[in-house]
Amino acid sequence: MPDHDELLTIGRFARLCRLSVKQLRHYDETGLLAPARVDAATGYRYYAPGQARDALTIVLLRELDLPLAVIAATLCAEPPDRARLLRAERDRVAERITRDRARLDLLERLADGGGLPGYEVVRGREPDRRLAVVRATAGPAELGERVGACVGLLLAGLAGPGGPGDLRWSPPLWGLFPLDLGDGMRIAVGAEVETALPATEGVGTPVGTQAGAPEESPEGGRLERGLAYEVLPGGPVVETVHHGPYSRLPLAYHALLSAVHERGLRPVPPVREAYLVGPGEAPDEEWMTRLVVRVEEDAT
Amino acid sequence: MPDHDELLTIGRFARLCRLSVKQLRHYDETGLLAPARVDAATGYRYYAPGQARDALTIVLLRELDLPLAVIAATLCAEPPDRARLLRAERDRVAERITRDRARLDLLERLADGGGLPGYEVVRGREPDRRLAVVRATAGPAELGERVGACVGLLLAGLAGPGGPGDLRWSPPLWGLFPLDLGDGMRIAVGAEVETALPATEGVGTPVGTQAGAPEESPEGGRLERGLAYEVLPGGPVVETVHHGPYSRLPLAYHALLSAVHERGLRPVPPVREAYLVGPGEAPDEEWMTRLVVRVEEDAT
DNA sequence: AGTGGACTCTCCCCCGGAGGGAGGGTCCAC
DNA sequence: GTGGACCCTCCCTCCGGGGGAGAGTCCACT
Repeated sequence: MPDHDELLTIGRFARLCRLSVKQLRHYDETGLLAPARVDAATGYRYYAPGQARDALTIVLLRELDLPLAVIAATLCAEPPDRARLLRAERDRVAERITRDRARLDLLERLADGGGLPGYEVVRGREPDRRLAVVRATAGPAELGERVGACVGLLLAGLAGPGGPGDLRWSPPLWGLFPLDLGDGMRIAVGAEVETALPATEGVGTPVGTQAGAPEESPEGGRLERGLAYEVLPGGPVVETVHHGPYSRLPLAYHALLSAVHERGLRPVPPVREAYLVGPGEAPDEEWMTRLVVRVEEDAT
Repeated sequence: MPDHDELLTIGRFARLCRLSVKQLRHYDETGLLAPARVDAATGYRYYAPGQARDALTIVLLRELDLPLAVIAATLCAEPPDRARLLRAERDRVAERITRDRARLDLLERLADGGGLPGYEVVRGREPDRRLAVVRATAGPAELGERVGACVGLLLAGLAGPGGPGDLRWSPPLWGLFPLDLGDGMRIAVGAEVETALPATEGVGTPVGTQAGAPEESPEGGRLERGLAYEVLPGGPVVETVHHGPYSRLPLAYHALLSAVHERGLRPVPPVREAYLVGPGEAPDEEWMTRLVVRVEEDAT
């Protein structure tokens, strides 16, 4: 019989399992894979050949980029829980692929263009706009999905029984975003409402008044719940038009905000996107998006 | 005129550029973006509005997941160098997408199957095999590409003027991989040669003798350069057949090596893959790959 | 002129998943 | 009994930050 119960030193076990000695020690320290026996006197770790199965599973799951903590949970979880964990990881990888594809597109442009493509950035003045607004919060990963949900709710709300049947809304759709898109992003999508609303409809908190300190805004208990009617204040703005898929929007924002700062202007959140030509209307290379950022009134 | 030369505190500048104070301090420490002025007495950092342009570029490039070091290089590089840097990053992202797609596929299987799919693992005995071999080294990312290059060189070599015109080679193609696929991977692809070679052709270094200690093998100065004629030694083996695309091969390796270890056997590098049905012959779900690992002779 | 609150400073520890190396102990075959 | 391979612990490094402690600063309002 082959030596089934012979214990292996860490080096030999590492070679068998395609792991490094450092990794095995690390897995021991973190409780992921403890040696079968540890010599109390010398501290030497000895592994049983049967442990290779767990070690190989760890190798497999690490190749799939699972965090060690998740691997640990997976190893000792029952099948239904295990499947749930694996699905969560699958979703994480799928999200990263989505983001990487957008990155790839942008990098392609930057590398081939040799620099930032030119955007014509112009100053202008926006009127106050009455908007029907649906709000949501989203991290960078779920942004697209959440915006889509908002648009759906918005159109349903405008058309449905709770909606103001006597209002007409006219394209384009607007998207409102806080300036600090980095984290804890809050998004709102609004369709411009052409008709004036009766004052009793409630004008809500004008979005503009939250602009200076959006962090303290009354955190929208209405997340994706229903419509609110708000007035988006007008004033001096800087704007540009982006042509192409949304994955390249960061380039446009870079150009727009660079221009704002270079002219010594102070942007006022939220940033506004107007979807002039969007999904379903044309191939994505022909989409057009107007980006508008309001700036503080020039004191001069 | 707007206040062009008014200096901004770190907090205000951070909000303008969608960065955190922590990040700005970090960028200062690493020399990526130093404040326009640092008060010598208090240590307060003050930024000029004009620095927002660089800061925004950093934000943009960080969204594209570029390492800070690369961003630093990009900021001060000339356009041609910049394009080169960006293309390298693009390739990196493209590689990650490729790997993530394979991961996604595997995770899908694992999650849906609720566990590892079953592989029939059998013991057997392989004869010595004469192979014409092309070698290459590759990291995990370039593996597929390098193997493809090897196959191309191999077929060209067998058919071309330098090749042994009087030799016939028969499918399937073999791939030889060291057991420790972790890093600094060396790979070899070989076609089995049917006819006996005249001794003067040179039998080269038999792969088998390198197996025990592949690290010290004469590091193949012939990387992707030309053919070598080698004898892959036979002996007792454990093998299984994998059905489907190569992205799911890790599952098969996991099953195969688990079985090897559970039976108390010692694998002997290299691991061998025989491509029974491969790309170009059928849709990838119908590919078949035989995985063979030689084990030490049973001393019993 | 004082005061309170917002802002900023440095310093240290934390994350994950390791790798590198120093300095010293252990095992085993020859 | 000895050399060399192997193993131990401990600490530092990477990347791109986040969190918090404790102390100092700035500014607007009284």
